Amino acid sequence: MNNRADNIPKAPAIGVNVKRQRLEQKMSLDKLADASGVSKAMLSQIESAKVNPTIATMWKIAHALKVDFNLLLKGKGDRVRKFEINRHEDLTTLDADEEGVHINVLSPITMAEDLELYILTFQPGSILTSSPHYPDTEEFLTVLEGNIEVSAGKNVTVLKKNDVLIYQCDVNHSIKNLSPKESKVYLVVRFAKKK
Amino acid sequence: MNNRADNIPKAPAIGVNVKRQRLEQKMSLDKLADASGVSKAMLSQIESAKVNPTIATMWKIAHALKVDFNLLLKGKGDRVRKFEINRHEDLTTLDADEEGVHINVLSPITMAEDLELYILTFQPGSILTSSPHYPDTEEFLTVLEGNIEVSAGKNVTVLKKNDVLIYQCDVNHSIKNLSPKESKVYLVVRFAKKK
DNA sequence: CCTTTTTGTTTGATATAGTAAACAATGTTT
DNA sequence: AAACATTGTTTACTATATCAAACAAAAAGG
Repeated sequence: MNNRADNIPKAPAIGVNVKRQRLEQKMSLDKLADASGVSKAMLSQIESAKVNPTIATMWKIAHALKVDFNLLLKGKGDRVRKFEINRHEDLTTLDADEEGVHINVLSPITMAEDLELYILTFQPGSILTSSPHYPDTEEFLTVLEGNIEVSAGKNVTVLKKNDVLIYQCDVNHSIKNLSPKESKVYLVVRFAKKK
Repeated sequence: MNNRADNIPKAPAIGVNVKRQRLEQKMSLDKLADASGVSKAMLSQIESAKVNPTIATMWKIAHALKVDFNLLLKGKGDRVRKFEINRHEDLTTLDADEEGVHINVLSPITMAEDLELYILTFQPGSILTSSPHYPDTEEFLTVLEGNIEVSAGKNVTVLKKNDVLIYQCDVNHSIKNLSPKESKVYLVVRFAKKK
C-alpha cells in the first residue's frame, strides 16, 4: 500500500452552499460583496464553481453570512458512531426541589465525561433556579416545546420553540416556563476541560 | 449600525496548526507533499504563513494528515460567548438528499467548537444514510418523538421516545423512521479533542 | 414605451497561490 | 574527513484567485 497522492481526496462543493445561504437570507451579490469585502465577481464565480477560493476569502464570506465555516463546506451531514443504547426506563429521572419541574437525565452513568444531557419538563408557571457551576461551563439550551424565559446573570431573554441559547452558567441562572401549557427543554451541559 | 465590510472578519492561523499536526505525526514536508499532492514548497510557505492557501489545497492536506478540516482552522477564535441567542428563523435548515428528512442545524453562528447540535425530522418511512467520518467523534442521539431504527455497521436497534444512543463514527450508518407519523431526533455531535 | 435601477455574468489587469528545481542547511554513512 | 541523504527554505516560473469596471438581463418606475 503506497501513500502516493493516490486517491483524490475529495472536493467540497462550497459554491452551492454559499448560494443557498445567500438566497436564504435574501441577499444580492452586491450586498454580500459589500458585507464581506469580497468582490461581486468573485462571489459569482465561487457560486458557479468556476474558481477555487482561498481560505481567507471563504472566511470572510462565512462571516458575512453569519454561518459556521464548516457549514459551507459540508452540504451533507455526517452522523454515525459506536453503539450504546440507553433505554428511557433505564435512565434516571428526578424532580427538582421546585414544583412542577421534571428532570430527565439522558447521559448514562457510563459516560459521565464532560458532557451531560437533559430533558427538562416544566409545568405551567414553574421555574428552575441554579446556582453557578464550575467556571467556563457552558449550557446549550434548545426549546423543544412552549415558551421559556432564561436569565443568566444580568442577561434575560424569552425563547420560543426551536430557539437555541448558549450561555455560560458560572453565574446564577434560572429557567421559567411562560407558557400556559407544559414546556420542554433540551439541555446540553459542557464542562470545561479539566486536567 | 452599518454592515459595510467594517470589522475585519478574522484570519485563521492554519499554518501553525498544519505544522503541529505534521510534526505530531513525525512527517517530513516531503512525505506530506507526497501524501497530499501539494508541493513541498507550498507546505513550507503555508506553515510559515507566507501564503493564503486555497480550500482545495487545505482539503488535501487535511486528508493526508487524516484530521478533520476544521481542526486545522481552529486555534484562534472568539472565546467569549456568554449569552448568545439563536432564533429558529435564523438557524440554517437543510434537507438531506433523501426524501422526507429535514435537518435543523442548531449550533452554527460564530464558532467552530467541538460541539454540533441538530434536530432531525423524519417523515414516515424516510431514512437518512451517512458515510463514515473521522474516528474518535461521538454522537449522542435522543429520540424526541416517534420510533427510530438505527443501524451502524453490523449493529441495529430500534429506539423509542426518550431513548438515547451513543456511538462513534467509524462505519456507514442510517437512521430510519419506523413510525407512521413524523419522528424527531435530537443529535449532539462531539468532535475529538486533540492532545 | 423608454429610462433607471437592480440583478448576475463576464472582461482585462494584477496579485498571488502553486509548482518544480535549485539551494542551504543539517544529519548519516563509510 | 569526503560523499550522501534528509531536512526545510528560497528561487524562477506558471497557473489562477481576485478585483474593478464593463456588460447583459431583467425588474421597476414613470
